Amino acid sequence: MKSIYYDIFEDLRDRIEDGEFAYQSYIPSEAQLVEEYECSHNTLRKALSILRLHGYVQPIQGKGVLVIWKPDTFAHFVLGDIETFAEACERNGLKAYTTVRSFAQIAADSHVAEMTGFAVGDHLYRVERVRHMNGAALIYDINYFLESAVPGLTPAIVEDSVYSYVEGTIGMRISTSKRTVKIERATSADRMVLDLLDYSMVAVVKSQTFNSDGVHFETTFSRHRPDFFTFHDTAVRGY
Amino acid sequence: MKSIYYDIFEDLRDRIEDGEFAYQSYIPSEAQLVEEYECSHNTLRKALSILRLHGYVQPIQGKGVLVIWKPDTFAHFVLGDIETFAEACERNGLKAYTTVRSFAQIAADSHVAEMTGFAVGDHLYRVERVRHMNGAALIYDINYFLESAVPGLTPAIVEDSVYSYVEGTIGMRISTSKRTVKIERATSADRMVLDLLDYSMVAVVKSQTFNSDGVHFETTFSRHRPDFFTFHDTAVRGY
DNA sequence: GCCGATTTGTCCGTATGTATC
DNA sequence: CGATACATACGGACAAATCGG
Repeated sequence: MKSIYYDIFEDLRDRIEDGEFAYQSYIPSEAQLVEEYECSHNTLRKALSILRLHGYVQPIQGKGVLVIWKPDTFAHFVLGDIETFAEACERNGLKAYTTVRSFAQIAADSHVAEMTGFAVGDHLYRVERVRHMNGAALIYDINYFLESAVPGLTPAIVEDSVYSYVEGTIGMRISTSKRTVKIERATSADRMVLDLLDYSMVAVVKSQTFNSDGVHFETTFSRHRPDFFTFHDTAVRGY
Repeated sequence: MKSIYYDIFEDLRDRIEDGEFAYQSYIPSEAQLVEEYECSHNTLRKALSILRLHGYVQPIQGKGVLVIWKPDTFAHFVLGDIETFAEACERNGLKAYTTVRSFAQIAADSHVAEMTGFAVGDHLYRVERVRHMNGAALIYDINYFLESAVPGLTPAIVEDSVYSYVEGTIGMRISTSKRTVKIERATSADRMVLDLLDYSMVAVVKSQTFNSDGVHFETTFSRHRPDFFTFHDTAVRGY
């Protein structure tokens, strides 16, 4: 990011994760940090608010800004921020690859429109992909992309990374993602596509993603094998 | 809330939900809203940033602030903000009640400490409760409360509402909640306590909650029957 | 293509309120 | 009570993106 407040956020976050500021200790006061970063009061406060929203600190009026972050022990697959499949795998040190199961251009009928939130008649790419990690088929993704927002999509691109295509080549910026997690019974397609072992259910993440122009350009259903699924979230009151 | 920015946020949110500002339309410009609410542009911008974090709007530089919120069709149980069981039931129009299955004071051993994030030796209340909705046992809650932060807890209080006790009587303010969703095989306890039908798995929400003093005072494991579980989340890039 | 008006994004400085110690 | 630290609010300045003439 190019902004000062975001740089400060990242720096403070790294200093917490590196252990310079320990769990249940106070970071330097606002005045000291303003001095150190040579920025204004307001800019520093914006960085602190991001730090708080991410669950790193708890500012306490009259006392200071307390660190409430500890290194996490859990491994596996963690969602919660907007992150690509490739990024998440790399962060967890996993060998991963993607296979494309189908690729089609469709017009949304009433059923698809209802399911995805697109309008009837919208031209969409419908893509089915399977995510393999350490040799096992663990995630079955069904994507619907709005053609007008993501023109020129090809099977080769979706096998690589759609996000690096849209953010890199097209220059679109991803902004907001609304997600819903549910548990569903495994379908026969799930059983065919995934290495489900004896599991009879899957975790389904439905996500609707908007770009920085406010265009809803993607709805995805991610169907996960239960034992390999984790969803993480930080909620803050008053924001 | 007592603050101006929060009042403005709530007002704008309500105006969007009531349909005054429609999906994919622009709300009035910053200058107009500053005029209308008689506040400074910074205060208004703070309200807008909260609106954005909740997935209501997408501000677009040079154009305006676009509404990206639509009424949701899904019913059932929706999480995603910090919300009590009673609040969530009321919002969904459900008849609900809670039964207390066990209530004990314990000291955290290494196993409990590992599981909950408390320190070995911490004095805790351990509470097991079952949430019934429309006559069916759907959620099995196992709570661990830090005794020093929530003194004087009784079975009668936990049967009613712990949050109204701690926020009302004790005067504690809840601030941050870190949550993890996983899918687990149903245990024999799950089967005994819940009306599981033929489901063999449960959705488990682990949440660690901090108060406004930065004290981690609660860890809860909420075990849900799959068909009655929904978790909702809005993620925004750059925050 | 340029210019100016409009609108959001970032940053700064200051003042005042509130909680803690 | 005074000093410290965070919380809220105001007003001003300039940058960046968009749009219409």
